[in-house]
Amino acid sequence: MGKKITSKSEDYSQWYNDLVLKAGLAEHSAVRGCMVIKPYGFAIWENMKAELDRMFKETGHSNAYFPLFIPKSFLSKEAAHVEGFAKECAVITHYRLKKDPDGDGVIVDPEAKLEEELIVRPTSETIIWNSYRNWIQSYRDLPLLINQWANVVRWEMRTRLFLRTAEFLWQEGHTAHATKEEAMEESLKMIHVYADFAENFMAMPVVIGEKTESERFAGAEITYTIEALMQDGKALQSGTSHYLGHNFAKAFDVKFTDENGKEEYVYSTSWGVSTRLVGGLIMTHSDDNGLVLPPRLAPIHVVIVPIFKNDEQKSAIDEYADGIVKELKDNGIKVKYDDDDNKRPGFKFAEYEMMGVPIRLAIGPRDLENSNVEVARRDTYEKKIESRENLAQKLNLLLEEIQDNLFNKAKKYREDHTTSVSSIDEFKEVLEKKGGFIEAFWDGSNESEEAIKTQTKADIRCIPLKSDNAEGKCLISGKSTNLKVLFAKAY
RNA sequence: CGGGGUGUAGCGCAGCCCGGUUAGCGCAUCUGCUUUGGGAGCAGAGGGCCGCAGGUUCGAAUCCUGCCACCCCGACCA
Repeated sequence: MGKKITSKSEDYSQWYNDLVLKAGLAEHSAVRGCMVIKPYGFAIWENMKAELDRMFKETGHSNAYFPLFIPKSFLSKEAAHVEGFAKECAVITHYRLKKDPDGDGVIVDPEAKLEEELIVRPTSETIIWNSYRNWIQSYRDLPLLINQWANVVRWEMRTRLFLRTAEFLWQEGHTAHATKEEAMEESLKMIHVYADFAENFMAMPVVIGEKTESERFAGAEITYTIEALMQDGKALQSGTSHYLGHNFAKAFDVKFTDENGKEEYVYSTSWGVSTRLVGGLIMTHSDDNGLVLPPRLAPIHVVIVPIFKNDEQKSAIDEYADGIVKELKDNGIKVKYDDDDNKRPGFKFAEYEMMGVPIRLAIGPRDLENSNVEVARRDTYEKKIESRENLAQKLNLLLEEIQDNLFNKAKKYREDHTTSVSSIDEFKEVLEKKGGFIEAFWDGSNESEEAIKTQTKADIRCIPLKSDNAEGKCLISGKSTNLKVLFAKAY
């Protein structure tokens, strides 16, 4: 592991890249736009996944798996949907290679052309709804609440590790309901599940809101979003949930017979979060010394570093540490004892700071003598000597405190970087000097939205669900409106 | 996909402009000894298709052409 990463203040993008690489989260692969998620980064994703999966099941959903490939014709069944994804689809045209007759390599066998091309899924609505047609006949089959964990491909022009890669991992929920009310409730419920996860596990405060028409998912009637503010003042769309109305039911002819024997189209929703969340996690808490992880998602909660001068001391510390490791494990703390003699303590301190381990214990001869340990927090760098008594209990409390502190710090940052403005000049000034979220009134028109976007490069992140319904004047048109929306530059 | 930059040992770089012995340096690695409370010291050793493919030349890391990848800035997106 290298020594230093670029400082945030010097170059935020570079800081982010350095951090992802140096902390061993991910690296670039041989394939353009695709990343290799390394074990430490994947462990964080697995922790996210485990918790989200639990939350989905608690809200009545089951997992299933649908194919990676989608017949081209499926994608074109829903007009808005095709248009939205057409520009970034990978297409399979052939199914066989053969030896290059003119060389050593292989070439695509021109004889093995597919009759109908297959699309690598950018999202799975179409292939799933094609199955749902057969699954749903009666109101007794509803609601149908399915989630899938999968990879998807969106051929992006410009990629960034975790934040935007050509292939990414995500979950996509796809539900079918008998009534509009129920489907709308489901889409709202799931955006709240995401918000709950973001705030309570990632310690990343989010604003729940609705997307404007122009920012809506291709094929949705309503798109809800959770928006988080990163440390550089830019917003990150971190999860979305869509009310799809009848759009996919009609496109795939999915009808059910209701209690009265009448045939009706079903109402649907879809919702997803991706490995982008890992990027959000990094950019919410980390600093110039590396990653800072909230305990609830950290692969390692506590690392123990022994400090010794000779074998005799080492074995005494080993014994002392073994007792601590056992006690912590028994109390649900994920602990690592790093007794690697090739690295000196200072090196390890820096290394685990880079990796964002929330708590570090150092144990040396002095601690042994007094039955103490040195406890260092990653989030505040605070160090203190604690007695060995009830250590697991103390550390569990400390982990909770760190979790809370990270959330509160991030929330304060967001509050400090959310500014209300009443004129376009003020808007531009705030955006340039301070960044962050900007609250302002909007008349609801496409033109005004566009105008602000072209003038400022910031766009409407969402119309927050929590609103005071106050009246004000649109920044652009000056018309009276009660739409107070959140603007920001976005990732 | 447009503009700019980069690619030489696992990592970070020098060398390239002005072609010419055996391609260097720092970190990391290996061996040994000494060390260990914030990124250790000394001694020795190993490690290179100079991004890939063509071309020019007696001779290419160096010059020319094409390609690939990555980074930054734009347009598009979760």
